[in-house]
Amino acid sequence: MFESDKPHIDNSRCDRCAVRDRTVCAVAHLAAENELARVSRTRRVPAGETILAENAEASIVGNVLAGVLRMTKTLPDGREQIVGLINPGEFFGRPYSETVEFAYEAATDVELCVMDRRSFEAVVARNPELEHELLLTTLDDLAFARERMLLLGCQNTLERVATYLLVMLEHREQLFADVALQEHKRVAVSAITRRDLASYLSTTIETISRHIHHLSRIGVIRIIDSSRFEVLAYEMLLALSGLAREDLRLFRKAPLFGRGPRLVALNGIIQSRQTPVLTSVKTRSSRIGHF
Amino acid sequence: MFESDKPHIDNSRCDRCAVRDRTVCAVAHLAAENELARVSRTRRVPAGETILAENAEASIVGNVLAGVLRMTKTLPDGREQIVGLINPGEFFGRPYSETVEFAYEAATDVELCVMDRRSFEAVVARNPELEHELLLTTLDDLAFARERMLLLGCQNTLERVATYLLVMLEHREQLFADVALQEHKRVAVSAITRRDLASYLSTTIETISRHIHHLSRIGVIRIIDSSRFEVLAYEMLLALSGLAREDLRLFRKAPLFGRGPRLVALNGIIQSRQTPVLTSVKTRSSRIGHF
DNA sequence: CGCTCGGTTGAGACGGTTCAAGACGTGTGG
DNA sequence: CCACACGTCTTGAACCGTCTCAACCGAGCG
Repeated sequence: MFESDKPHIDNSRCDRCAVRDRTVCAVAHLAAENELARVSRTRRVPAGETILAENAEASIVGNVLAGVLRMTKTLPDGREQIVGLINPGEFFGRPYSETVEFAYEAATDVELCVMDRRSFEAVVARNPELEHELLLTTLDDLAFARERMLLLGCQNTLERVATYLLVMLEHREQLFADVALQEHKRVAVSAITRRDLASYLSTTIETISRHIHHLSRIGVIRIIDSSRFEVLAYEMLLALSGLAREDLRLFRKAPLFGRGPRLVALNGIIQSRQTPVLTSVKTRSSRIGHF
Repeated sequence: MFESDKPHIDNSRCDRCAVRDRTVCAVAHLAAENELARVSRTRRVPAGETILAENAEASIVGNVLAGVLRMTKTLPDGREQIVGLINPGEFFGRPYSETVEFAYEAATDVELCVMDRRSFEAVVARNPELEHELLLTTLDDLAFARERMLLLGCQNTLERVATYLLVMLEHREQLFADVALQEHKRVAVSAITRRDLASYLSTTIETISRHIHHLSRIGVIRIIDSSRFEVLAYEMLLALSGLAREDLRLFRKAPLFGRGPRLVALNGIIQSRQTPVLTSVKTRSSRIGHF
């Protein structure tokens, strides 16, 4: 469907890809990379739009190039839970199933690399290294999902907020891992709306607001604006999260960075190329394209 | 390590395996099956014992032959969450990682088919059909884990109890899918202790007790004993769970039965061979072997 | 200017936990 | 065989965290 639509045998597009080294493409041999390029196309989607509806046909899969996707599940009476966020470089969609179990929606304006699901599966079938990479990614996602069960099941709302700040901070720290080492401020940045954050942490915007201001009042963080927070007392924040230090390891490798080792090869480029992602929160309401 | 310990090139053991057709072994070609048999051995573990401790070396992987494993994660202050239950025919352990993120413990007396992790990975690397099967299983597990996030994040405690009963009922219904079709009573059986159930649903044994008795009082279920419940009003129970009917589909394919199609080939044998599993709850306190 | 929208703050209500006591069944030892 | 102890489950009452509802605030915008 998408193949015939617009072939796009355009490898230069992949050469310019900001997240190429963090997606499944990173391990693709030359032939596989060409095959993937042939079946993929980029697509911009404004915040709020649905990419795949709950229980709809699993027509496409792909990678997030910029922005954040949310995976949601809704109960018949309207209660909604965000069961996952998908950051740049991460894979989205449901391979090997006719339907998707969850809705995939743009939480911010996003740029996607989209492929027809069956075409993608065909490429994977011909390239074992892709299948292996997909397996590794899925196993990491599974561990991450289970860690989130602990968050939803055991941690109180203050601990959840503290955990979220720690994870957002971790993202930033990794981003500036070698450049300006230890020089910059420790700032946690949230790319999603408060409403989405409430759903993600399974609480309300009011409760989040109260806890954020409580953390500010006791001097653990400084509120820069409603989506950026300077962490003044890291150890205190960690204690308030209720987690063990090593539990953060799980969060570290998941969103925004693919799995560990690959990141090293990226330093330097990551800053300039990441810029649009980091600023996307500011341009969130402006429409950047059409579905 | 395990290989040299006791070679066990014993395919007759696999021929006698009650869950062979529901594990990863089901798709193994002859050569792969022999390789798996060579690196595996069966092991009995009494209820309560730890198979792999949290953050310990991921030394082994395997399949559950009988009984139930629980995966748990514990916060520094002692709060514990059961992030998953592993039923007969299901895979356990953490391939492609040096450590396990969660503890694996015997929730009931269990019988396991155990393999050295690295040996297993080596067999998988030589047999693409195994890797593909592992990927499909992991993707299903991931969808199931996310469905559980909805349960922990959105459903109240009554809805969680109702959902659990529906899932347990679903197990039984599938078990007797063709034999005695529609003849038997609709009975939901819980194999785990109330304490584990409370942790799994992230509530307390008191709350579960209250809800179970409430459901009994309003005539939705009949309490046979503390672990068996006859479902008298299925539609009512479904309504009380807050879920859409199609959400149960996700639970259907997960625990106890592997993925759909394979089950068909099992009918008939499943009853006699499953017996020890179903009665294991009664012999729970008796030790059936040594670690 | 007044609208909407996102966020903040307060007061009250409610669901679920906690604590404590009692009931039940089961295995053990006198 | 009974008495006792123990673990599991049940039931009640008080307590607490979080949600709900509502009012308020400030920024951006037509």
